[in-house]
Order: sequence, then C-alpha cells, then structure tokens
Amino acid sequence: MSSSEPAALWDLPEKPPSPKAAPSRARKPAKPGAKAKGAQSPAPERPVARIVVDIPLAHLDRTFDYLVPEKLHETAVPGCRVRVRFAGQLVDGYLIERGETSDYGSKLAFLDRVTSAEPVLPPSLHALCRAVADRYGGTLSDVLRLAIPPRHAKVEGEPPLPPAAVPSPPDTTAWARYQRGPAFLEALGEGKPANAVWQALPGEDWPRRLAEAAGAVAAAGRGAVLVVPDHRDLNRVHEACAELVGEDAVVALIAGLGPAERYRRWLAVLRGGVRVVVGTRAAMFAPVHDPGLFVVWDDGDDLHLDQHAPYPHVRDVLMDRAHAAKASLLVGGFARTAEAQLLVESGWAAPVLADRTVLRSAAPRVTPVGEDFDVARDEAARVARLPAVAFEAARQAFAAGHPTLVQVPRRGYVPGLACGNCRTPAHCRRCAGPLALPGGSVDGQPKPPACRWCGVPETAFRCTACGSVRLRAVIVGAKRTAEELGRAFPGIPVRTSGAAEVLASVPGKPALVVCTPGAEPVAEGGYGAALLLDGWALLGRQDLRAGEETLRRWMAAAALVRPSTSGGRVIVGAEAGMAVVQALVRWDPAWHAGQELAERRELGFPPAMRMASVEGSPDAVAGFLADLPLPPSGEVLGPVPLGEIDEEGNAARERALVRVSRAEGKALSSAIHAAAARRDAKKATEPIRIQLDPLDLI
DNA sequence: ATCGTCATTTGT
DNA sequence: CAAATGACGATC
Repeated sequence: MSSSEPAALWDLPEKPPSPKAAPSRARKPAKPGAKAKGAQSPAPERPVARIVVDIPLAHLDRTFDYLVPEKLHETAVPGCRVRVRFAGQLVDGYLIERGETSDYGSKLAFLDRVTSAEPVLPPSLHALCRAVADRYGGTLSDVLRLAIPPRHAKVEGEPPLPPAAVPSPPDTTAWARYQRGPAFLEALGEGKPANAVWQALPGEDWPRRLAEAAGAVAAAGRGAVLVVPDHRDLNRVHEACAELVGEDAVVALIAGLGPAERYRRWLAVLRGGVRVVVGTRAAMFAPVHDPGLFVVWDDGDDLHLDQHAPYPHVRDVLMDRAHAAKASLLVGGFARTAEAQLLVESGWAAPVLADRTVLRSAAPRVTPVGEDFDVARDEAARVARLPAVAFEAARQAFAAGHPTLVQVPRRGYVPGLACGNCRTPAHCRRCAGPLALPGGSVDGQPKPPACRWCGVPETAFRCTACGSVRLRAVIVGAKRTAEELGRAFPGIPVRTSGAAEVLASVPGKPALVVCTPGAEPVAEGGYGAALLLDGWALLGRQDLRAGEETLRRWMAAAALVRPSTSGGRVIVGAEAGMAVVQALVRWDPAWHAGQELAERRELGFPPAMRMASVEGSPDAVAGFLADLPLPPSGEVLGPVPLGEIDEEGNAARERALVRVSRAEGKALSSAIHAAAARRDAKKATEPIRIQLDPLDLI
C-alpha cells in the first residue's frame, strides 16, 4: 500500500498561522484594586482567549483576543462555545486556545459568557475545518457550521455513554477475491496507514465488506468513519457494522434526525463512546477518536458534494483527514471516478481490483443494442419499441423465477449538441466547453451555437472525431412508461421505484421493476436481467461527467444482476462502439477512468486542472474577477449568462470559470479568499457564489 | 451595530 | 488656527 504524500492531489495547507505563539508587547491586564464597581478581573492564569467569531465574513476569518474573567476561568476551555461582544453586538464564537499574552495593541474586552464548557471544537477538528476552509477559499465559520451541529442543552446534560468494548477481529477472507485486498485489510488491522481505491465486483455484498474494513480497524482499537450517498445505503452499512462491531459501538449520523437526537449522537462520537460512524455527507466531519480509517462509497455520486458554502466534497475532506491522522482512506464503488483514477495514477492509493477470472464468474452478460435493433415481434413489445433481445432476456428471467430491472431516464436532463454523424458531443474549439443553442435570434436568423463556458459562438462546426460539419440536438427518447412495458409481459407484476417512492428491496420472484437511476432496489437472489434503456438521456447530457456518470449508473444497476453463469443478462440501449458501452461489456471501470482522466488532461478539465466558478449578477462577477489576481497558469472562461435572458440579451445572473494548473490550486484558493475578504470589507451586498472544482461545468 | 480615526468643514 | 462634523473602516 502506498502512503506517500498526497501533494499532487490535495495541496495540503500549511499549518494555520499558529495564533501568536510569540509573546510580545502584551498588555498585562488590570491591576488589582483599580477596579470600579461591576468591573471584572482577569483569570489568574492564561487570561487571554483566542476566539473565532461565528460571522461568515472573509475579512473576519481569524481569531480575536479576549480576556477571560476570573469567574469563567474553569469553564473557558479550548474548544468551548462562547459569547462575546464583537463590534457592539453579542455574537457566538469558539474558544480556540488560552494564552498568557496578546499582541493586540490595545485594550482587550472580556468574554461575555461561556455558552457551554463542552469542548466541541477540539484542536484536531479545528485544524481540519481550517484546512477545508483554506482548500475551498472559504471561511472557517462556514465550515464550522457544517462540522458542528447546533447545541441542545438538555442533551448535553445527559450522562455520557461508556466507551464500547473493543470488538474481536472480523473474518475478512471475502477480500481475498481482490488483488491487494488481503494486504489492505491486514494493514488496517495492524494500524498502518494504507490508501485504496476499490472497485467492487458485481453482486458484491459491499456493505458487509465495508463493515469488515471498519471492524478490522475497530479491533485494533481505532475508530472509523464511513460516508455513503444516501439513507438507503446507510441502512445497509449500519446494519452490517452493528453485526460485526456491536450495536453500541456504531452510530448513524444522518440529516433529518431532529436537533436533539442529532446532537446526542454527535456528542457520543465526540466523547469517545463510539468506534464506528456511518453517515451521509455531514458525517465526513464526525470527530471520532483516534481514527484509523475513512471510507467514501460511490464517490461519483453528486450527493457527496455538500450544498452549503464552501461546498466541500466528501472525498477531499476524508483525504485530508486520513493524511492528518495517519489513517487509511478507502474510496470504493462499482465504478471509478477520474478523481479516484488520479489517486491511483499518482501512487497515492493502491488499486484493489479482482482479476479477470474472478470477474468473469461474477459479472452478468452484457449485450449492447444500438439504434437499429430488431423490435420484438410480440405486439405489445412492439408498441413499447422494446428490442427483441431485451424482450427475450426479461422473458427468460421470469421463466427462471427472477425479477427484471428496467432503468428508465429521469425527467429533466438538459440536452446538448452532438455531431450529426457520429454523435460525439460537440465541444468549443477555444476552451473545449460544451456547445449549446443559446436561443433567440439576430436579424431574423437564429443565433449560432455557442460555448456554455466561455460564450464564444461556433459558426463553422467540424466534428473532432469524424470531421462531419453536421450538428444535431441530442433527443431524449420518449419515456417508456411502466404501463407500456407491463403490457408486454401480461401477468407479471410491475413495481416502480423513483423520486416519489424509493424501494429498498424486492423479493426474488418474477416482477418488472421499473426505476430511475439511483433508485434501484436490491433483489433477493439478484435480478435475472436488467434493461438499461436510458442510454441516450444519460449520454446526451451536456456535462463533463456524462460518460463517467453513465457508466456509474449502469454499473450500479448491472451489479444487482445474477452472474452470467447463472443466466444473468444486461441489455444496454447504446451503440457497442462507444467507450462507455465497452467498459460496461468488459466490466472494466478502471480502464474507463484511465481514458476519462487522459481526456481531461488533454482538454484541461478537472481533476487534471483546478477550477473555480464565480456566479452572481454581471456587475458582481465582473467586479470580483477584476480584483482577483490570477496565478501564472490562470485563465478566465466567460462569463456566460445563466438562466433567462431578457430582450437586450442580458442575463440576471452570469457565471465565469477560472482555471489554473493543479500546482497552483493553492494559490487560487488563497487568492479567492483574499479577494472575498476585500469584497466583504467593502460591505458588498450583492450575493456571489464561489465554488471550487464544481461538479457541473455546463 | 458601534466606536475610533482621520480628513474636511466651519467658526473664530 | 482650533473646534465641530462627517466618512470610513475595523471590529480584540
């Protein structure tokens, strides 16, 4: 296992400027006897408290020194919540540390009160939040809001739980199906840091495998944090962990618990009563004691990107935590992202994969069906435009007593432009952004296609793949409804799983299970077949990640199908020649991720480059960019209009992208923070949204 | 929000 | 030339 520095991927911030270690012209507070009525005297020892105030302004993103009054000497501990008078108002804050002296040149104010002596911001959590704020060009207070749940006084008064017992080491022999799997688990058991990118085999009981990894770490006396995309995944992983490490050693942290229960569980983690934390993205900050392992499952799921400023990503945060704590990182999934590929290629993480023979015995047989398929002869199937081979696969699954999964497109995909001949998505010649029809007209002529990143119009398109000059809009095929498909299989029950209601599992009996991507129920004993009918909708999205995302969703569905050796079949509605389809047929996510990363390097996309998006009114965006010094590799794309455009061709909101080399990512983050500080200091009121490495680069 | 600083205006 | 006023910026 490699454990070299992750410098290439996450440019670890230097230690935050240690809040004034050097003693100086400190004003030694108040002489005794000189105090007026009601005046306070400072604590006898370490009377200076460094406070971060809970105000999300970039120019206030540092500590401020206050005096600890004598009566708060005992409770004003590092990490506790306080209230202080700041610029005339009482504001909340956190006490970072106590010291003897201050180098603030004038008179210090006293702490107003200690809200609670519970040290909710211990040094390790402070360091993490500071690093995350720096990485994203955001403020510490924004990150603290994500990392520390609101206080619930009653819960704080409850007696702490005793620490859970150290479990015995779990059976990890199932990892022997993967190359470097046993070595990784062994490293976890021995407390040696090891980073791995794991592609689970189709049909894998991955919640169990993750629980085994957590169990190995827990048996060594260390903690683990496992982050999954959604509630359904969480339930499966939580159940597996409870079984392996004990009910009282594992806690689930999830949004929507209610303030009391949320704080109760979080406090149990903070106080060291919990060894394993399983949660959705907010759990990435869980302050588990002596962490030995951090896990992110299915890191390509966009639920792993926090929707609150500064928009941190679970994978990035866990990478930093693993490195800081000398712990291990496991990035797992059926598919592999370009970001995970970079971890592997840079040598930061070891690939944990099954070899081809093991794979062949686990994977279903995948058959692509392009545009010119033979429609099933069956009358009802013909109405549904169901390919003969798909009809046959489903029929056989039902005959063998298994359900069939049907993946249909979700509503609301944004179609873009593609080559009219070979369907390669059309890209801008200048910045390689996606081309789209802007709408509207000039002098009665429709506007030519234009880049959605930099806005440059394309008047003479020529396909980079085949040279064709024809462009076509990507048409999302008519949605095949559950009823339509159901008519093709009389007597077979139809179940749906989607936005309205997501099923966790279905029984191992003949049934047509129609679902949108991401909502696939697990089938008892596996599906006999899966029909992936959403190919054009997924692939036609004008999105940098369309290919990767398509493979991720296909694999998530196909992994639920029985192996080909037991008759399992997957029919995918897309041309066999496409790389994504090839990757599915050969079940080779690592190969596809390698292709994807190579392409992003060539075109200058993340994760090969680092990007920031700046979004707001045209004036606000222009003003911010004008005051943003760019590093040498820096380049601004756009701004381009977002959303509705008025009669004069102006949009209410615009977006610009700033692109720099990875090596200068840190310079970009700090330049953004500095520019935001200057802007906030000027009391700019217009909202502006700044996001580093955004997922949607449309 | 409030306070201090510093430049500018106003009053002698 | 000194006192009054106000704009601005930091906020301990």
